[in-house]
Amino acid sequence: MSRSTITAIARQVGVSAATVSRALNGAPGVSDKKRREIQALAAELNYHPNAIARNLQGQRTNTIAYAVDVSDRPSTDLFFFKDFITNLAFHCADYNLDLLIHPVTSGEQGVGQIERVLQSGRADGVIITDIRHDDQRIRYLYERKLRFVAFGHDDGIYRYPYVDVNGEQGIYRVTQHLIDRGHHRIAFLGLPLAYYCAIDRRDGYVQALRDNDIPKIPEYIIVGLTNETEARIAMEQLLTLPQPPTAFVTASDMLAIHAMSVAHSHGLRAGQDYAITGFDDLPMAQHTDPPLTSLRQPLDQICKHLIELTIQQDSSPLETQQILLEPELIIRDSS
Amino acid sequence: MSRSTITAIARQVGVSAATVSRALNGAPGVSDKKRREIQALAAELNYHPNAIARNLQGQRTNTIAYAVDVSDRPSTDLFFFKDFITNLAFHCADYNLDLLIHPVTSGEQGVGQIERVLQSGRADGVIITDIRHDDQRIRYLYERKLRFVAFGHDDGIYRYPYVDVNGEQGIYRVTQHLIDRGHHRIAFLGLPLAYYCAIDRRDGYVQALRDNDIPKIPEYIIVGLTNETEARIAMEQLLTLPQPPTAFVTASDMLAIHAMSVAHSHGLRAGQDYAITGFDDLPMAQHTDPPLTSLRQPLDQICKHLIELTIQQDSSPLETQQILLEPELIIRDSS
DNA sequence: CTTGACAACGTAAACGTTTGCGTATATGAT
DNA sequence: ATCATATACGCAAACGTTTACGTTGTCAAG
Repeated sequence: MSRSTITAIARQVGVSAATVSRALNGAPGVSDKKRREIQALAAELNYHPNAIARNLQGQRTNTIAYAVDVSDRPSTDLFFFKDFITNLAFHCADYNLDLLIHPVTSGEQGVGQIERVLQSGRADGVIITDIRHDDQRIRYLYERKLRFVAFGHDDGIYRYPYVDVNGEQGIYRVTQHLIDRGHHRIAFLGLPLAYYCAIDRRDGYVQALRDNDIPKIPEYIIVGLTNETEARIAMEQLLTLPQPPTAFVTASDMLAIHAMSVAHSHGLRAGQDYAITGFDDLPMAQHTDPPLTSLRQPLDQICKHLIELTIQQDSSPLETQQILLEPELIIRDSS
Repeated sequence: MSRSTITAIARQVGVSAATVSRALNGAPGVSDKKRREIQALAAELNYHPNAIARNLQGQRTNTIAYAVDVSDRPSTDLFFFKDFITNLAFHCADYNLDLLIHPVTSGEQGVGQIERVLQSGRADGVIITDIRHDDQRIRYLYERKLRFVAFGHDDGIYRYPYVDVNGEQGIYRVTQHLIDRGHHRIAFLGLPLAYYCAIDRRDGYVQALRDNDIPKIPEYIIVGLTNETEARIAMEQLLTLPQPPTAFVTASDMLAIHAMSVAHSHGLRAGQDYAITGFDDLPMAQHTDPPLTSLRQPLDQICKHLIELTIQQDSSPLETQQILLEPELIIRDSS
């Protein structure tokens, strides 16, 4: 029951622990005969190297942490999360890394929690998401020179490694798509502007209107939507306008789904009576009625780059550590 | 930049490392004066105890692993997952534990991966879900006497600690509910019977029919549904039967949602033309059209118990380590 | 003045690895 | 036979803690 150690093997074979270590790690300096003997015994004893001892000696943990914000439990991108974590874990496996889910509460308190996981040497680096304006976490991690990678671009003040999806370009393209379909009266349903991605996406919408000489109507732009209730209220507002929009660009599939639900209760059918688009291309986007036009996040690429950047030495130039991916426009019947 | 250690503090204060350790951990045997002095310096140097060294010495890691099956990526309970992990992480925080997401592939290979995370001493115990019939993981963990807790009951052969939700009772109640509403022709859409929970849920359905003297019609029972396509085909089959069912009990909200989609394309409306129920009570169950009757998994309780059992000494009697929770029947407009 | 108890420390071992360095033996060239 | 070289190992330190045990000093009771 007691786990077999390298010293136990050494004693049985009649060599030193150092030799066993070398034999098992394929290091030179041990004869083939002894090496085979040691390997055989290790297999027989079901030996597994103690990762903790290894980490302590090697000064690295082969573990990366993902700081999950657990303060606002039902977050907007709730549905994006599972695929994200699974995918992250998947790519970790490729690099023989462990993924540590580190729950943090937002605010000053959460900063301390992120600090702890890194300073305590439990993880080599941390991934953070949902980057906010004037993000305390960024400031802290940056100043302490701790290794972190963000999912979401930097703020221009602090420069740091990140992976991001070009939400501005994406929303621009989908807005253009609606304009090409003949829509002029296009509304925008967005996330709280405290998040950078929310600003980007709104900007993409605004820019597309401008490039097509379509006047921007303030009533058509509603941002700051965090949950279902707010989304429904916003959609209700838009539909009861004297001149309601004929198309709706939303910043997430969830917003779109709630909006469609409200429209449905007004007797309106997407794809016929109005057009609507989402963002993320969640699996469920194919199952809405009608299927939802959306922008697909290249999740596999995102996670792969996040992991790679986290374990990478930060000696390489910063530009190569800032990765911007393009979302893919998936056109379905809702538009 | 280099992390401050306990010995560095000791040197500066002019005491031994042992005293610093005692002072910082609130252990007796150090004067108040020195204790304060040490604490002050520790704060100034931004000292954080090295978790790895602590683990090595203490022979425990304060980490529990969750073995995530990454082989069948788009699994059926995909949507249940995010809430599960977040909740797990949340309760880990309460106990000052870390959560290690350990990706494993299914089959013989995955068993080895679970073995590694435990034998390497990275985690004190492991949580496994999606228990299958004749599950290799169970057999392995059981025989090696490794600490694990399952989400899903045992098989009667091996006995082990678990947390489960009474799917049989739940489905029984929801089936009874449909019968009370006047339905006789009730179909069942189920998961692959390789999973225990799938068998339980089907049995609940069968038992409810039997107790109400409603004949069991083989064509009305379709199980083994893993993805959208299969769910849609199954529903299509049921609807084109000479005597189609008037009510549908499904083993998951996702199955119900796909089924509703198919019914909709047949011009049928849930709650009016037919009744349907789900399982899990996903957040999206409220947003379907009409809102879906479902059985709520007591997620908070589930995760809390899973964590507690995992860190608990296995000296306590097994009966207290086998926890069965009741799902809550949430009746909405779909039935 | 001795003895005992107790508080306040230091010493050292232990947790399981890895690795630089030293040493003995074997191998080859001269 | 001699010397250089390579090979195969052992020794010991190091990673940063915790903790059993030993040592010193203080103080009060005898």
